[in-house]
Amino acid sequence: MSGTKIRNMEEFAAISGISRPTVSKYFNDPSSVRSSTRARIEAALEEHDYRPNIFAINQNRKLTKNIGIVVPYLADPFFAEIARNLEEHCIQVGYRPTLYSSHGEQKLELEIMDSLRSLRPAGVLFAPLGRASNKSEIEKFCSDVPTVLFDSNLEGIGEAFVGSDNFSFVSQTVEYLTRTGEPPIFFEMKTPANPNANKRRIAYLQMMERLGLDPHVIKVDGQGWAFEEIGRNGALKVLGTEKLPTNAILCSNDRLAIGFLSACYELGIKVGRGADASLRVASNDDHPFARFTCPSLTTAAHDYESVSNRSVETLFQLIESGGRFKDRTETLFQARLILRDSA
Amino acid sequence: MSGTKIRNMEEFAAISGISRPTVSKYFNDPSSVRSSTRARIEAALEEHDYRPNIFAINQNRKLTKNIGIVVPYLADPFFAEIARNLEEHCIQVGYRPTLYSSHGEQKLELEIMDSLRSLRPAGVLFAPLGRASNKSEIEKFCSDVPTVLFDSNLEGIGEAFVGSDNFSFVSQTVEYLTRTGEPPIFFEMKTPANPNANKRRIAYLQMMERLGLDPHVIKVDGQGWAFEEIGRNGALKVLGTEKLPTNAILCSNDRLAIGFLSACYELGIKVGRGADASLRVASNDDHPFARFTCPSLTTAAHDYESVSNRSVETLFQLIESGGRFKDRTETLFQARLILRDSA
DNA sequence: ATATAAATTTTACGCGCGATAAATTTTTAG
DNA sequence: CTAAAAATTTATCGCGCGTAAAATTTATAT
Repeated sequence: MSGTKIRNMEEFAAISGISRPTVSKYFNDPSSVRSSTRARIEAALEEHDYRPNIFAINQNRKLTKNIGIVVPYLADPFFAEIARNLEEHCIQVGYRPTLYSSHGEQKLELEIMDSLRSLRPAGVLFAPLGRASNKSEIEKFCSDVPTVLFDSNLEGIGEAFVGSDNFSFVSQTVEYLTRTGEPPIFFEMKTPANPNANKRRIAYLQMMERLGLDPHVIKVDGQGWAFEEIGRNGALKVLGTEKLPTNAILCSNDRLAIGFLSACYELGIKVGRGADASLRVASNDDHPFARFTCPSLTTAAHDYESVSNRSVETLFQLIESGGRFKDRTETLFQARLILRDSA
Repeated sequence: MSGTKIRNMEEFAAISGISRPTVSKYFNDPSSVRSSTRARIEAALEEHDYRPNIFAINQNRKLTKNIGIVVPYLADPFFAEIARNLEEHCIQVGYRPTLYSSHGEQKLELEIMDSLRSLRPAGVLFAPLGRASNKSEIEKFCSDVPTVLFDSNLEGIGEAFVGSDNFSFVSQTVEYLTRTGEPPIFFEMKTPANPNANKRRIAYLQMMERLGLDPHVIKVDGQGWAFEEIGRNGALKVLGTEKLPTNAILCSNDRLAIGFLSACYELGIKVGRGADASLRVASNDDHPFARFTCPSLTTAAHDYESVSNRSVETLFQLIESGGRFKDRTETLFQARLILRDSA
């Protein structure tokens, strides 16, 4: 790079010997200019490293290159990993993602939508809180900004939904537990934060009926997103008082299971498949920490590579379609059973 | 809100009956206009919900209201919590934070700095990767953008550093372990990602010398930010082969400890303070998951309320000082020992 | 070589707001 | 009640770029 600092596109155009509008075209799409001029611009670029002012660009472009990514709870490593994945994809195709976390609070989710509106994003990848979401506000938002929902579906809202097939999670875990031992009891929060939880309970009930077995659902108290704490307290209460009808527990999700296992350990209840174990515990999600629980957690894994890939693909199709789809599509990916030591 | 959509400040000014420059002043600082005109503007604001175009603002303002927040690894809930805290503070005082994660990779950390430059932020709160950072590039960045480093110190870089006093972590855990039983062995990564790890090892050696005890440091293989995995594999190897000189382990950080405890469980090694336990394990950080390990983890907690508060305060002082401090300050907060079941 | 299409340049304007200076009005102090 | 101070209005410029229409050059085909 040479010494002279370039202030704007005008100056850069002068140096490269190309007119400013053509340089502007180049930055919006390098392949839209003749290869000879492209070469001249890129030569000048190596000499003087100039970058167009992002604010001026966004002010004038009809459609920005901004993408919003919203997750419900970033302190959950599962969402952090997905968000990272989504960010990467967006950057690769030349967009500027911005990451937001609702942190379990409706107020924050609303504020985020407010922020996003003023960013005039080309599109938004949105994993809503679920039960705590202000659905009519999200619906309004989606009618203003091209949005693909992921992870957590809000019926009819957004141009598309990409997530995991909750039935495939529960059917595999229930089938496995039943086949290899006693049928499971379903362990969940009384008022789950997330619609996936409801679908998983329904799937459990269906599976048990299909297998001709009596379902048992344990619902524990607790609100919010501190699932581990809720699972732990619930387990301490249940395991201390009730006599369980079978020796297998299926937690609605891994974070509850992490709490459940910590309670088992504290109560001296041996969990696992061995003969010395008195309880088997399985779960759903394959949380990043599921390999480090004691014992390691048998769980059904999200195909979150596919979920995030498809979410981004869908969003870019949406953007190219002008922000609207004719029909709202729902894409669900199958879970994969991961056998570890807890069941 | 009424029906008419407002396109720009001109239109809004006309409706509110105030001149545009005064409206502009209001949005930059509501207290800078007479209370009677403020009331008129706010009345109009309730009728027509207008918001100034963020891009036009940032293009023209000498100093934007953007704040960059950079953490090394967002999939670590510890950083997610801190980031949330920082974001909240920034928003409260009218700034617009944007969150970035380097995800353990130098390449990403560099790209983030690149993005941040074009955002022309008023200031940046930066927790660098540490060993994997390109220090000279970070130094360049800090000379362009007012930056406060936090969590992980790079000597002499940035206008200030706010973090935790590593000595106070280790001194408390070492003192406690020694007082209540055998002195600890220090367990860490061979090539730690973070400078805090080195300071903690040094603190351990100092404390042991001060107490007149023989230090023992176990360094396990592994690179990157998958600390749990590294701790687990290291523990499996060490516990399987070596005869430990004492029955107490002090892990450099909680994520290593999480892996260590999972290895202990798998090997059937009982961890805790009871007479039936053969090993005590303590650690540093008070990770959000430390309460759910088996057994729950005795650890020294960051005062991360204070760290995040002070980081933000320092940054705003820096911004008000025009982006430069006369002297670079380092602020360290003391740890607090949290006694749980593992030691 | 000529006609035609494609790419580029020129010219001109607009985006929405911050900033500033001078003129005017309103408020405050004496 | 008057002078000074403070706030507002008016007027105008500039920020850095996108975009569109018209004029011109260059490439492609006949």
